[in-house]
Amino acid sequence: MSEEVIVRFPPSPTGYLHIGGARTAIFNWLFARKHGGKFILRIEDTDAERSTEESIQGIIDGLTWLGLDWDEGPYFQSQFAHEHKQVAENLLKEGKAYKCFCTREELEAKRKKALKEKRDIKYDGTCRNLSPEQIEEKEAAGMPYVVRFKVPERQGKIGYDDKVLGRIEKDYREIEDFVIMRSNGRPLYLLCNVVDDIRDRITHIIRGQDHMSNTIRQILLYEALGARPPVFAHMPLTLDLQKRKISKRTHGEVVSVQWYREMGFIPWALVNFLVLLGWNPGTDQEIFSREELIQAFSLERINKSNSVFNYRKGDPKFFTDPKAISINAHYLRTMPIEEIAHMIKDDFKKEGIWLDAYEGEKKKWFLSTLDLIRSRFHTLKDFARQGRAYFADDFEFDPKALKKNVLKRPELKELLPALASELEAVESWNLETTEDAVRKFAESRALKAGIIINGMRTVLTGQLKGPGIFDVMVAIGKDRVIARLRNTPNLFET
RNA sequence: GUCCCCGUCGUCUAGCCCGGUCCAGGACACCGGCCUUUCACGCCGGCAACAGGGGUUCAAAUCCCCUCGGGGACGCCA
Repeated sequence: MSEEVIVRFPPSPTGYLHIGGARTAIFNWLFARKHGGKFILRIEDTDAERSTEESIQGIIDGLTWLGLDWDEGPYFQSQFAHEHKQVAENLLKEGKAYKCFCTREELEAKRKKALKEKRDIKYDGTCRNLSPEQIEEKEAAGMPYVVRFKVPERQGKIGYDDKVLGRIEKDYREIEDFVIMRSNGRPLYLLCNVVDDIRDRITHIIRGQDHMSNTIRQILLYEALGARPPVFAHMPLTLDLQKRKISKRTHGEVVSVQWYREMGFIPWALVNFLVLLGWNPGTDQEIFSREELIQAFSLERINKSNSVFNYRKGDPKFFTDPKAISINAHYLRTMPIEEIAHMIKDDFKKEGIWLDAYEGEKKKWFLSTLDLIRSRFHTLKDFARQGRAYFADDFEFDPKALKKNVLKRPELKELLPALASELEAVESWNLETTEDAVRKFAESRALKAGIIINGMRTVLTGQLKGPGIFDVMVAIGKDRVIARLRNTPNLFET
């Protein structure tokens, strides 16, 4: 028996990769990696009007950024259009499908009527039993038709064993004769998807529960095509706080993978957060390395119930789900600092504070400074923003900090420059000598050290909070500390 | 309306299959405290849930039934 596992991620390129799609990709990817199988990327661009080159690239970039690698593809569904059509025509020839001449208007009217009468709105089978003569007549008259799949007339139920949901069954009589080919001759998703999955020898289909009602119909297609259906696993959906399905359209950038990149997320942190939405390892572990996650993952531990993406629009404190931020912050302060350095390089360049020396003679200083400040940051962006004063002289002062620590203490105007002069005498600039000098200075002026220390923090970094002041002094360096302290009087201007 | 799925702290969830170890565990968030002349980290502590109702049982979050609630699908979209 073959243990081969082949899964796929089949996005339709009608928008950027969003976190729901990313989560589906993650689950498939993990399953493939866990079983040494293949992960195929297939772009389902059948709906030509809505597919764009831009979103194809966006999806590929998003997956790449997340670190999800695929073994085959990207394939493009549109390239197999001929095959899809051939299959539809074969089904027609074999009597497993039929031509339906009902017009959209007729169908729409019937649907409305059924809804009004509170009946099931499935297709009534008007064209299912047309005689060859009738068909010929309608065709001769140039009437357009769609091809419908002829659901077998069988008693009882058809079903499958869902890896997440368990046994799912449906009565044959409740399945309508669904359309598999449009009147313009282009086959529909339901068919294309099955044909592609058969060709790609897909063994497991892991997708959202919103596809559940397609599954039974697709199993019918597998059967009609003489293929064995794959194993299905329908994952729970991700909803918003109002319990609506999340979508790019209604939620905007907060659900786009690209946005997390722009906001300074560590890609793996996003993967780690997303995988916990609807899955858990059965232990208390929540932070996983790539290897650990692959090892721990299983379809059996996917939840049945939908999860809520805890995001409040306009929340001043959390720009996305607080747990996502917390996981990101965790990685930020625990990852090897070299990796952090690598990830913020481009951002530093963009902010104009990158120095090549950070990878050369100043590397040690650079890494230890990043390490010093990272514990209070939430995103990679914070290094270049809140941490700017460590890497550049043109940094901004937090107005609140300035007011509280500096402006309210006019004596600092004189004190800090005086301290600067004292510091000039410090020979070897380190934690002990700087602390010693500062404390002696405070003592000599009969001042509480806290006033000096808090004032210095703001004058040196522009911030209200930060690492211990002597660490800051060492990180920023003697010359710059003295210069910034001497600049204090200017802060009282304006 | 019809069909399908689901329902444990505010959120993510453990426990449910195989009833007692659960006056329900963890994480995030929130609130205290310790540490720190700041803040964060770290550590300690707190708040907070079995949707409701009936059964079955010595015993139910766990099994059965009903109700309610939420979601999905019902396209010549994917």
